[in-house]
Amino acid sequence: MYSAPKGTHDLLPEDLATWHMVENTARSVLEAANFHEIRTPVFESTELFARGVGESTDIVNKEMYSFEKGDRSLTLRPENTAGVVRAYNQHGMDRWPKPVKLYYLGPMFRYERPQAGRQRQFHQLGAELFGLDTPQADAAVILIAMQLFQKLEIPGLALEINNVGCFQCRADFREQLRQVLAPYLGELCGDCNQRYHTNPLRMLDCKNPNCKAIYQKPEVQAFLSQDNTCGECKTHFDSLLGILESLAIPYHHNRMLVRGLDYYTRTVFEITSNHLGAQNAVCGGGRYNGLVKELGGKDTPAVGWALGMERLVSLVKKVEKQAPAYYIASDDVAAALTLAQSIQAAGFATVEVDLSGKNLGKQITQANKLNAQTVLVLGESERAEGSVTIKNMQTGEQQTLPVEAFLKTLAPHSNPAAVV
RNA sequence: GCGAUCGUAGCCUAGUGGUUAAGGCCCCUGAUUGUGGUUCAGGUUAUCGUGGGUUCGAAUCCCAUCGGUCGCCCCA
Repeated sequence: MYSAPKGTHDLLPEDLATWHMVENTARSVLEAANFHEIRTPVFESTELFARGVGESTDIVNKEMYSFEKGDRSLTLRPENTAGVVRAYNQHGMDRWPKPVKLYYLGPMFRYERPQAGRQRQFHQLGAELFGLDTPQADAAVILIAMQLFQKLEIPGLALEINNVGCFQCRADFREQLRQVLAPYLGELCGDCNQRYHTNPLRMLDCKNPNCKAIYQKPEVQAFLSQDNTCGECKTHFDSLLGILESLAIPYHHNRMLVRGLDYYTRTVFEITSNHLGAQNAVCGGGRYNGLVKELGGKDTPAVGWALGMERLVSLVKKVEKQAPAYYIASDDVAAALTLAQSIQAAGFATVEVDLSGKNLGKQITQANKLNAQTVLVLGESERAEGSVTIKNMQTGEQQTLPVEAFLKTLAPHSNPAAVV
């Protein structure tokens, strides 16, 4: 007997009822804002992620599922922004009317130790907006995520937001930060000493209590609180905060927030839930003005987010699997199948045909197990007179009507094109 | 990669060194060949995660390993 690989899960019909509701809600919210879906391959060249996500990131360093085929190295996508940017460049989307607004939904793969809210195969829904460098664009993108969460009635959410600056001022800031933290290197943990050289911004996010205490020291905090980004970045961020306020979106400016992907510039944000486990971010994103160019395209600003479907679905009220509207019980399976076709042509309804040929009592028992709302009895006498007996399973009441009359009671097809 | 914790049928649980591993749910059959839910009778499903060790004897004790869950790291 086999079981699904570590860190992967089967999604069963009872799970997918909720997933479908979440997916449909997400599509409607995104498409209402004129975002359009894009589907990119599940694997891309390894180099795309190395360059796109960043050589110094954990994702690239230890979490990628990579494999060799022929003389090329391929990788199962650990995230989808790099793939979408690759497609943006490949298909000349810089010539599309701006902004270009895309969303995606699909499985991602990261080789990590599974825990609550973390799997090796998981699903992300993401939205990306290309071609605008304005704080309004940042706000619009954040607003959409908020609207989605609101529609899904997700409780206990908080928006954490920060400004990590542009490539120019971030380099300056890094240097200054190194100077501020240099005296404490001896007391800081090994990871932080490592990060001091590779990516000092990430030090601030360290969970080690010792390190945390050091970063809370007045000298360090004083440096951090003065907003060390350049004038343009600062203006951009202040303006964004103002827009969020006017949109009545509550936020927490968390100066320690740094994202683990290298491509972010200026705005980064995370939406967390207090109903999740240790992995409490439902949604993360930010601005990535350098990525399109980095991956070989025209210099194009962009902003976006990705949310974890498993985490999101776990926060949503469960949706029950749909029960059939009609259950056809008959000793003549061919006649039952014909009636089912007539029902589906006349109106949209789920129909289950009993294929067993067992006696009527067994067939109704089966209908009851499946929670069918209505049983249609098509027995010898009904067939003889071209009628059907309609039994309401809730009340037990039943009546016999001519088949034609019964079909007229059905709601007409909402989509006539779907009628075969 | 590190740490904690748990593995008995599809699911839940009993059994804590001594026959053939017990019960509930689910599923199947019958009571019941034109009317369900209740009830009753019966049935299928477990090399007790796997491998090794201790013992006259192991689901039970020990070691290893695999898997689940949770946490660290990091992220959605």
